[in-house]
Amino acid sequence: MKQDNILEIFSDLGIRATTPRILIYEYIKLQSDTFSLGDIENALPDTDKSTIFRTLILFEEHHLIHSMEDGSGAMKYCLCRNQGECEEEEFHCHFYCEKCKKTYCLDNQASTNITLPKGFIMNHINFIIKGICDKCSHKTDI
Amino acid sequence: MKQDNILEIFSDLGIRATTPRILIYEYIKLQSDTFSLGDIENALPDTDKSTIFRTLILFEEHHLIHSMEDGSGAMKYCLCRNQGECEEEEFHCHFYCEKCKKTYCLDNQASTNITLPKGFIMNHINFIIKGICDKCSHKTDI
DNA sequence: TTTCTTTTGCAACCAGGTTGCAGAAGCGTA
DNA sequence: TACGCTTCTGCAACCTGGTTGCAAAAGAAA
Repeated sequence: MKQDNILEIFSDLGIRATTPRILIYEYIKLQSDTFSLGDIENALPDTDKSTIFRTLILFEEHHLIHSMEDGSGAMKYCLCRNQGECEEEEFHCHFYCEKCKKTYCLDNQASTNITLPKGFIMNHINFIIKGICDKCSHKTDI
Repeated sequence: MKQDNILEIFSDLGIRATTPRILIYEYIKLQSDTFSLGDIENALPDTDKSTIFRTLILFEEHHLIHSMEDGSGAMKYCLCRNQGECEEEEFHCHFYCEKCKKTYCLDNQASTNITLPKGFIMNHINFIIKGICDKCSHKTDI
């Protein structure tokens, strides 16, 4: 897999290639960091919110994207690097900048050793570090 | 400090001891795990939502409680063990049970080694592990 | 082209959070 | 106890993000 052709990716996963889905996937592919439903709404004003909402659910079910909560109030998403082959949820660590409100993916930046109490079963991890990002910390104006 | 008397705690912090605040703090003190604004609303039907909201902000500003997002859609809170003396946000790890929707505080259960990229400044950590809690994992009915 | 299934867009709704404001409550002083 | 000022509360209204029902549109198969 790992192909760049949107139509191939969709057909491999058995997803119908409709206009909104293609537009949304094209948008997603351009994002280097995370994005929200609202971001897509702004980028694609002719596509309905509920369509975007259902498309994001579809993409996540097919492991094309991951979702996470960063505490901004809006669910954030990011492209899965393993296009549809990511069975196990990756250990995703994210950084939320409290100044520019951007959420970055930090892969392999945090090593964590978790010992859960007896009887607790781990399914997913939602790990958000909050602070100021490099771009914002370099600015002199507070 | 570390007193149990609500009036003393409030006066030490310079917080006016009003009826809603006392009721809310009494409720909070009884909780062994986390709670939401909605939980307090249900427990105190005669107290207005906005009053609870503003009281929670007040309590958090005075470090009586901590807040965290567990992805349930509602902000969760828990009592600070150091009653008003917790300047630095503790490293709080929480466990969200996807079955009973309860969020547990897991103190000292996870050791984390974080190496942030250059220029990134950490202020807070929001670390949620999702899965099934001990009570729910022991139940035979799925 | 016809028929059936899937998807979309609209509208409406919901929950949680948030705000403005008038009246109530608290508190110091007389 | 009454007065006057400040703070707090309750109500109502609003906002944002998420979610759903449903009729119309689009896609796929025959």
